[in-house]
Amino acid sequence: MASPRRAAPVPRVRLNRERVIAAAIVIADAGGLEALTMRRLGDDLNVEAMSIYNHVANKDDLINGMADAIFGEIELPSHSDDWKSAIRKRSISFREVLARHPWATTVRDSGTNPGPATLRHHDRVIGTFRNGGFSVEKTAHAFSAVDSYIYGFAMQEKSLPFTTPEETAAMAAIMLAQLPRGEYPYLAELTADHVLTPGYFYGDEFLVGLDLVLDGLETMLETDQRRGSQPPHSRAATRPSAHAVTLNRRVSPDETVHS
Amino acid sequence: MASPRRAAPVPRVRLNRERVIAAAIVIADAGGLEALTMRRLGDDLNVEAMSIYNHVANKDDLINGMADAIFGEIELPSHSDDWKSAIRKRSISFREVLARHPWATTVRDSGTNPGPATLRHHDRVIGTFRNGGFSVEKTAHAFSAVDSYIYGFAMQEKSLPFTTPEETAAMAAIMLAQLPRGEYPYLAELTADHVLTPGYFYGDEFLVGLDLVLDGLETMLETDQRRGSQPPHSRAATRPSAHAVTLNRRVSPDETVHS
DNA sequence: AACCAAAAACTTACGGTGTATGTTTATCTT
DNA sequence: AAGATAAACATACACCGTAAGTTTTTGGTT
Repeated sequence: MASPRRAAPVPRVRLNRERVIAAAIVIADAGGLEALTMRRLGDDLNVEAMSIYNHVANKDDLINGMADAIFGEIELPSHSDDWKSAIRKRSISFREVLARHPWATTVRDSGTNPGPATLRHHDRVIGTFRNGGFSVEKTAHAFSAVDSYIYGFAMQEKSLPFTTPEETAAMAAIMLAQLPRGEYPYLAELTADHVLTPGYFYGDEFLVGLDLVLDGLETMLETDQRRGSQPPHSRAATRPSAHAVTLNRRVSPDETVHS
Repeated sequence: MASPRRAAPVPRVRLNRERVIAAAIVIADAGGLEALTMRRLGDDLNVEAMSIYNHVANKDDLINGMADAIFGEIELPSHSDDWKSAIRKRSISFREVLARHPWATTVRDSGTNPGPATLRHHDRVIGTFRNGGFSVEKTAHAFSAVDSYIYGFAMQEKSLPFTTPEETAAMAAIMLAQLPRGEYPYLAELTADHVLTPGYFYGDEFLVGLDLVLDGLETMLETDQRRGSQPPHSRAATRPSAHAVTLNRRVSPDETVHS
């Protein structure tokens, strides 16, 4: 268009890792990880499949990048809140993110080589517990308990064959009708008297279980503070203020509090 | 061999659904679901890949069958225990089963069309809560909280790049060394002062979180029994003894207690 | 403005996947 | 012993990730 002597320049829109990952997430959100193929991704980016490999080492690397991008979407625990409400907010955000990207629950590799967003997120969560008065060991307990619950809930929510309350009622009615008569009475009761109740929505369970866990952690913390009953091999200080990491060089935990 | 006039009879060992599913589980246990291909499964069964389709509708059906077989391995909650120890035992068993078959955590379809072992298991768990004094609604809370935790824990455990304490220490040391210096101080602290502690084993976290959830449920139950503060849309009786399911025909929950 | 290396696109090709379809063989009933 | 049925085998297809080779575009230097 601009140059009349040559054929149309056809301004090829250039690819980069971010655009690739973003497009891949759109595909996976819509059709799950199994819908994400390099050829399909190439189509969406107006590019041949192989061109993607200029920006991504392989499909695993791509999925890893997607997982890290997802972690970047989670609201970090706020420094101005107490540990409980900070963790509560980020947990709610975490669950929303996992509900938005259901495929993310099945990505295994986030533990093997986590990306920067993942590392930052974990560091902040751990820091929130430490600054809230948790010992290193109790921080590990808390971190494990909370995140196990969130991941598991997201997985269960994802595996349900319905989303909206209307779908739920319709699906539950069908499943109830298909249930062998009298063989699973408690399951039938729960379905009939709870799931089929107007306004039932499985997602509402999330906060119930989350608060169960958080209250339990609070109790654990208070017990710890009243009497200093630390298990034997915990060498860490309870308060992190002046604590130093046993690294090559000594590092104050507060060093990167302002990200 | 036996008949000299005809060629060797070659007694083809016949296939059936159980043998197919069992062999598939062996493959998936060893190499994950991605190692499970129809051709590989056929090899293991001394059969062509396509012959498997005489016993299984398609690969999804196969995986579904595998998942149901896994549920059959979980120890059912005992009727002779109180709800808390019954659920505790079956939860520990559940986790062991998921650790033995890590691929099972990612099987989505178990919610969509559950097999008989899955249904029986769920019915028993729900029944245990109901007989323990949980209302229908609180049973839903308890079921969701406990299983979310178990699933999530199994997923986290699976995604760790190490299994044994030795592997853990070695891996943690490497990851710690690779961590950008000072950028993730809390993560580094947790790794150095907890994960690298002799005898650390992530699996030990399971009971901590499980008891946190179970204690929380007990508190929830006691609160409920002291004052009858039921949320508005719960129509179920708190005690299930003489309760009947709102089905076409009335069914006593005790009807199938002896499986 | 002309050149040229480097980056990023495209093209082709290969082995592996699930499974539709058609054929052959084994087994069961009579 | 024979015919029917079930379950095996064989072939083929479309799609997958990606290795290897080729062409085009881009950006920096003259």
